[in-house]
Amino acid sequence: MRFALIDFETESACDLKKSGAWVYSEHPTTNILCLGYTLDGGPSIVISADELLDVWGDKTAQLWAAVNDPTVIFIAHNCSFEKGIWRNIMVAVFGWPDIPNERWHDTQAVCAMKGLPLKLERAASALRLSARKDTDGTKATLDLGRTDKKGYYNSTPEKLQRVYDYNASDIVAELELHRRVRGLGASERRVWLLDQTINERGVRLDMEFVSAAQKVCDDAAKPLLAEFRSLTGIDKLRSPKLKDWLIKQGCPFPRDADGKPDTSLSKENVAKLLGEDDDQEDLTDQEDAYGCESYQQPLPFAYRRSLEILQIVGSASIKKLAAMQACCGSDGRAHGLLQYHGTGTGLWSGRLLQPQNFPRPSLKIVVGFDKDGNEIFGGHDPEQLVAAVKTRDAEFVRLMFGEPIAAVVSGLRHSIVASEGCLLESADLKQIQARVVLALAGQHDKVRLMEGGATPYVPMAESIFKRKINKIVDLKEYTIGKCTILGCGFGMGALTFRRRYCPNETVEYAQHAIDVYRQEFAPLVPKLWYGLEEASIKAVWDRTPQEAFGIVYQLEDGWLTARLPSGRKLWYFDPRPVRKAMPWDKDDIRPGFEYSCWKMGQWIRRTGYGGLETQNVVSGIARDLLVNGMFNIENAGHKVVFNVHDENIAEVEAECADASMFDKYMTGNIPNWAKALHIPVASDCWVGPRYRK
DNA sequence: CGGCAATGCGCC
DNA sequence: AAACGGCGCATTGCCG
Repeated sequence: MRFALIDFETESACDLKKSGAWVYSEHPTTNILCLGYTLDGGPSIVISADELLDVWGDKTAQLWAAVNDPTVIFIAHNCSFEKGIWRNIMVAVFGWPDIPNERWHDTQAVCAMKGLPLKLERAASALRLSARKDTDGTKATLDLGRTDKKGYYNSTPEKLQRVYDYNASDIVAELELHRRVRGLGASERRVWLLDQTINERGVRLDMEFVSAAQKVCDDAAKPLLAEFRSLTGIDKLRSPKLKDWLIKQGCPFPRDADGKPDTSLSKENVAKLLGEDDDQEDLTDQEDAYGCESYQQPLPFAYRRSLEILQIVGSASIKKLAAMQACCGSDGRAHGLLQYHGTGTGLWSGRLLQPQNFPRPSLKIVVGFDKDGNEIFGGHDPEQLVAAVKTRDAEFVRLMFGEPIAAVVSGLRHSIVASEGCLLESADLKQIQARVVLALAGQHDKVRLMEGGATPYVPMAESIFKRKINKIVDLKEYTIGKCTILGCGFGMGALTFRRRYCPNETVEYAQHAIDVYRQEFAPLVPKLWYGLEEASIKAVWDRTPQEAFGIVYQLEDGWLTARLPSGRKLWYFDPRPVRKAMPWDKDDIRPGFEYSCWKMGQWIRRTGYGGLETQNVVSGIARDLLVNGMFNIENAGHKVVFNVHDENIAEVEAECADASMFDKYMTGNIPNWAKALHIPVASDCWVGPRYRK
C-alpha cells in the first residue's frame, strides 16, 4: 500500500482546544506554518508555507502527484485536524484537490482501539519506540502559533526553523508508531469511516437559544454572585476555599458513623446541609408560581445563604453554553463531538461541548390535578421552555418556570436541534447491559423475564424481602430490586452497593440483596465472572488461546485480546502474569495478570479480575449492537448525528421521521451471533425537533 | 504565562 | 472467600 504520512504545523488566534479542529481550520486567522510528510516511509520532507504556494517546486510537486493518485492513502495522527486544515485551507485557499475520507487513515484511531494513550508522545513512550515526540518542539510551535496580547505573532526565521525541525522529527515518530500499531482491520475501518461521516456532518445548534440562555443565566446570577462575594470574600463559587470558609463558620456538616464530618460540597450533601425535603420545595415553588414576595425569614447564617447560592448558580453545566459558542461552525453546526473508540470497549466518548453529559431535566411542572385536587407533576415542555428563554428575560423565565438558572440547566439539551426541514429521532437500547450479561451467562429464564416486557424488578424485590411487593406501595423495596438487577451483574460488593443504593441501611442489608442476586436470581452470572477470569489468566500464563462463554482470550504481539461473539476484539496492552495474595489470606497466593491502561488521566498498571472482564465484554457486545443500529439507520437514509453510549440520535426529513421505524433500525436486522446468544434487543424511541430525554 | 496533575461534577 | 465500570470538562494549585 502506498501512503503519505503528513503533519501540519499552524498558527492561529483561535483556541484549538475549545473550538475543535473544524472551527479552528475555518478561522480566518489560522495559517499553515509548514507541512511535513513522508512518502511510503522515505525521508521526512518539510514544506514551508511559502514553498506550498509554489506547486511546481520539487517538494510540492511530489506531494501534488500523491494527492492526485487515488491509490495513495493519507495518514495522520488525529487526522480530523489534518483533514480540517486540508479542506479549509489547502483546498479552499490554495486550490489543492480534496482527499476523500476513504483515502485517510488515522493512527490515533488505532491507538484508541488498541488501548494505547491517544497523545502521540504518550503512545510512543508506552510502546517504547525509539523515536519520541520532541516536546520542546511542541512548546516552540505553540509559542509561535499563538498571538501576544496585541494580537501579533512573534515569529523569527530562527524560531520558524525550529518548528520545521520539530515537524520533521514528529513525522519520524508518527511513522514508527504507524508501523508498530498498523491498521484497524476491515470491519472497524467501516465503523471509523462512519464515525468520520458523523463528526463531519455535525450537530445543529440553536444559537439563538444558546445566546438567550447565556443572557438569562448571566442576569439571574449577577446579584447572587455579588451577594456570595460579599458574604464569603471568595470570587469563584466552586473554589475549594469555600469548604475551608464553611468549616471556619462552624457549618454543621453531617457526620458518618465514625463521627468524621462529610465536608463534600456535592449536590446531595449541600441539599442535606440545607435540610431540604419535598415539603419545603413545594412551598418554594408555590410562592414562585404566585409571584409573591418571599416572607421575611429570620436572617440566615451567612453559610446557609452561601450554600443556597451555590445550589442555584453552582451548576457547572451552564459552561456548556460557552462551549457551544466556541465550537459552533459557520454552518451553525458543531463538528467533532465524538471520539472514535473513546472508551476501552469501543463506545464513543464526547468532546468539546460533550453531548454525552447534558444534565437530565429536573424541573417539576404542575401538569394537572388528580381527583382529590392534588397537583400532578411532570417534566417541562421543551418548546415552552425554549420560547420562554428566548425572550431573554430572566424574570419572565422565573415567572413561568421558577429559578431561571435551574430552568436553563433543565433545558440545556434543547440547544441541539434538527436541520432545517428535519426532525431528530432517538432510541436507546433498553436495559442493554443487564440483558446482555444475563444472556451471555446463559441465564435464559431471567432473559425471558426481561424480554416479555414484564418487570423482573418485582420478583427480585420479593426474593430479597421474602414477601409480596407492590411497585407503588413498596417503592423503596421495589427500587432496591431494580438496583440489584441493574447493578449486580459485574460483581459489586456490599460496601459499594450500600454506598450507592441504600446508604441508610446496614452492610448486612446490602449483602443480603447481593446474595439473593448471586444465589437465587442469576446463579449463572458469577460463573461467567469466574469463567472469564480463569480464561484470561490462563491465556496470559500459558501463552495459549483460551475460550470461555464464547469469548476467546489470546496473546497477540504485546497485547491480550478478547474476541467477542461479533469477531471484534478488545485489546489489553502489555499483559504480564503476576502472583497476588488473596485479601482474606495473605499466604493464599494465586496467579493473576495485569496490563496497562489509561485511567483517570494516568497511564497505570491494573489487575484484571472477573467482574471487570465481564463488564468489558458486556459493554463491548452492547457497542456492537449500537453500531449495528447505526448502520441500519444510515442504510435507511437517515443520518446519525451523535450517540450517548446506548442511544443513537439521527436526523431525517420531517416527512420521513417515524419513531416505530426508528425502533426497527435500532433493534432489527440483528446479526447472527446476537441471535445465537438470545439477547432480547428493545428500544425506547422518540421523534421531535429538539434533543430531549 | 502555559502545561500538568488532582479534584469534583455531570452523564451512561 | 474480592473488586462495578466508563468518560470529558472546569477549576485549582504547582511548576517551569
